[in-house]
Amino acid sequence: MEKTYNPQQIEARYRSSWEEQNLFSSAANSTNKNAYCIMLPPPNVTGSLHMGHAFQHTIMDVLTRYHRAGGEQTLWQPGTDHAGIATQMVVERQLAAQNISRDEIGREKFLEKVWDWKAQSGGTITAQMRRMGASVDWQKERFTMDEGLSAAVRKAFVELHQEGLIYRGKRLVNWDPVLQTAVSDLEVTNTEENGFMFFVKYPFADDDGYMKIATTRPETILADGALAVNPADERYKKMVGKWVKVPLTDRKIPIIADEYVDMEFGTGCVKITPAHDFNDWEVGKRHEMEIINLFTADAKMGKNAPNAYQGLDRFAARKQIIKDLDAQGLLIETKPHKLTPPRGDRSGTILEPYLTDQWFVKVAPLAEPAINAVKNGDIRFVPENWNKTYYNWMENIQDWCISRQIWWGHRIPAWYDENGNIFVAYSLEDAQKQAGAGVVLKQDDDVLDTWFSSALWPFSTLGWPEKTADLARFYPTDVLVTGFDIIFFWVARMIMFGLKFTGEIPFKDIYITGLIRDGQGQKMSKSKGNVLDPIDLIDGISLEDLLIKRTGGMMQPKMADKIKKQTKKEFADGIPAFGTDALRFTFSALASFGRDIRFELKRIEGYRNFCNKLWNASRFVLMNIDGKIDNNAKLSIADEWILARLQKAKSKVEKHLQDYRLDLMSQELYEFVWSDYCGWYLEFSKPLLADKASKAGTQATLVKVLGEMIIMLHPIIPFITEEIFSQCNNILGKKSASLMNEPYPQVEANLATTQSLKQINWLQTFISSIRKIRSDMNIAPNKPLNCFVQNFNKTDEEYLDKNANILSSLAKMQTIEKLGADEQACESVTALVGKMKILIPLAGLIDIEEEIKRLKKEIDKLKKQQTISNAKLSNEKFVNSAPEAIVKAEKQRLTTAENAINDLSKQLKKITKL
RNA sequence: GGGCGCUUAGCUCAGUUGGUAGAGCAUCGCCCUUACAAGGCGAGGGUCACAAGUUCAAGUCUUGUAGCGCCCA
Repeated sequence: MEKTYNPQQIEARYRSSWEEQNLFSSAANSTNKNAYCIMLPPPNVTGSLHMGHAFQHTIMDVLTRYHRAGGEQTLWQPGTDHAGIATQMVVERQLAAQNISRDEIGREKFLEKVWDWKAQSGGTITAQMRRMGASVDWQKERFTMDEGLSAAVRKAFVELHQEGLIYRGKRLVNWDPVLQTAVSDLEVTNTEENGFMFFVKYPFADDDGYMKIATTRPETILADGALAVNPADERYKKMVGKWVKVPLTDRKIPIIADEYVDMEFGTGCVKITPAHDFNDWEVGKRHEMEIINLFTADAKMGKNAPNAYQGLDRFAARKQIIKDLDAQGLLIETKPHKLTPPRGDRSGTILEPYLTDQWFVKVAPLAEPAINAVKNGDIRFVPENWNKTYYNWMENIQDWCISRQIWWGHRIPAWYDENGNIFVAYSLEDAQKQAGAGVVLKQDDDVLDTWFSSALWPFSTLGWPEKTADLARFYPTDVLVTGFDIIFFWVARMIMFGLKFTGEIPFKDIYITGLIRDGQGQKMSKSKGNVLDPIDLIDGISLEDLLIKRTGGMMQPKMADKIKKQTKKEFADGIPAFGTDALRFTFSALASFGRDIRFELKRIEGYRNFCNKLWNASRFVLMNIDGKIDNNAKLSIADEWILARLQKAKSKVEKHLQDYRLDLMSQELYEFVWSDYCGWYLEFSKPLLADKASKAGTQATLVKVLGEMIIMLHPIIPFITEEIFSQCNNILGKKSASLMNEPYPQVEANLATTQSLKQINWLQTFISSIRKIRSDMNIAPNKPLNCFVQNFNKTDEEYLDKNANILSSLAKMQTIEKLGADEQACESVTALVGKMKILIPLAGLIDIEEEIKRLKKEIDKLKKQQTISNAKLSNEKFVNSAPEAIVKAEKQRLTTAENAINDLSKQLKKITKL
């Protein structure tokens, strides 16, 4: 083995070979009674893997590999979705660069272009997943627009329609004037922005005077249906029923009273514009107002606007209208005002409430069983609190607008005849049957929301609506691993559709992960220029390339400058290559239940070092095995101890995995490997290997523990463990082609003993106190020392005799001589192991002042402990009401402290006299 | 306005059913000791945001306050 761990070489070796050997196949372990299944949340087919994906994929892979190693038939189902709007936008932009619009080339040609784009860029995510070592069953890869999944979509649509759960209606929807499609409520973002509040006069129609209203959208004045005041508002009681002139038009509208109006807001009198505001729409319906739709689909003033404004963009129209109001003396004042305009999460433009024909899912009847599934515990959120968020949304759920006025997606399976009759069917043939022969049918132009097909993902990928073997075996799936940002978009809808169409829950657990942020706690985003590409952490990247990557295609050069500065500061030397395993270990170690997870380079560096540690430990083992391993060799106390410690590690890892606490799992393994195995056991093993009596047992133990360790680590760091396995194959006595075929180690109760613990503890205390003395006294760590022991009991004596070689090796003790209780020691430095005193003769090498200081400090510490314990034990209530074990432990602590104070004080007195 | 979180060492975070506050990184010493300097040994560092309550005992449970964040309307 090489001296330093080299991830590049190792990973290259297994990346393709695992897949070629079909090791990720879900066909394996088919006779096991358990099947385990995770559905990969399908990423955008033309997208690329970001840190959040890499994080969640790591978690899913750890779970998958663990269960596979446990012998279960395991399917991690991969695939991608077609991301309707996002993908269409990309292709449209490409065409726009050539001055072509999609309308020019037509639907069919355009879709060809999108498929081309998918073919061209669609492999990015899957290639990145392969680099991450994701052990998905690639043979089962699916795409939401595959024929099978499309059939599932049609089936779902038709069935819901037949039951009246899908309907078509003319309603106000969130309209994106840039993309020119409706979007669902969830695709709207609301953030506070600076704007203005305009105060406008509406003159009375047949009276002097006017009403003063406040509005943030003066351009919609032209479509006002009424002015409204609160019925309880004394100021306006007399005005209700009067009529006012709508500024800039010839129209007159009434003043009405409606509870909806907030007396405190603005002037307490608001304009009602039913076609352009969701609240006003409701008010308008209550009062049977005229509904005037001002805008065209791209939010320009349309034919219902006065001639002067027609054709103006909504923002230009606003400016003009303010100007005109002002000119007519109708604009009273303009005040700065904070408002939250609804923006489309894709286009970023301000959305318009817009009156159109759309398809909706009637959600309430589907939501009820979905709520119950969580309430009755069939489905469990992890961490649990997320169920509140889920209930909160589900209990106030609105109908879901599922039609999109775009071309890329599942076309709505509805046909219209010339009279506008609707025929919903699986195919044109079916529709024709319904309509009757000879009737000319035209299919709905719209496509479905991408989430509609994603909501079917857990079962459509397994073959639904066919009754397939996979569906029977793997559904319901075991756990869904995803972020909280798509609980509403996706998770809730999968539960609703799963229950509806399969009669079963789609998954038992929902593990909601935190969100990966940058080192400053900022959300990673392209526009902020703080994104990290997981692949760059694996392969490394120079500062120059990183700068190009982060600022490439930037619209605003100013932003680019800022990003460059920031990047140069944070990654002055670029990013070194850490390798996949280090990245995966980092993700796993970060997977606590917090909402936000900060990703720092220091962290991945630490885990890269961990890999190196593991690598070198294996090297050590390899170097110290010469012949055959004797599995029946006599074990030393150190062997027993590490084996016992291993059992504890195994059971902890198992528990943490069950709880989805990958952070604790990682920490346990990190500690076990670094501290217990490398820090202590390998050091113990050195003298033990040199001794014929203990050599064989030590070799067997070194190998056994290493072998189990790498299996346990394999789900997190598959590459390095596989490589160690292959290098150690001989000494491990294994014939398997891959570590993946090795059975996961079970806790061996007979090894989980505690007898060794006391002795090893004793040794560790001995060694640590000598090391501390060396450090405090400035004695070189490798300078051999002689010492005396005094006050020892039978056990101490036994331990001393048995472990002379270990003490010599780890504490560099040359001689240890026993001193009778009454014998006078020469001037020495003292340490205590229990009651036994270790004395290291000063013999000129030790500074007496230093030793006095050291003893005083030690005594001080103990005295503090003594005070605390005394206070507790003299409290009658404590002694009476605390559990016996606690009181006993406290007494023990006190005795130990008092003894030590006693001993050390004596020593201090003695030394001070010198 | 409603809901959900967060506040623990310089930084990033763990902290089980209440029982002496932990880790990594950073810092400071000393060591290139034959697995590993991507390392070893040792050390320092905390009024657990604040206040009150329950309890023999509170980082942990209850209530309130402050600051920060997210989601929904």
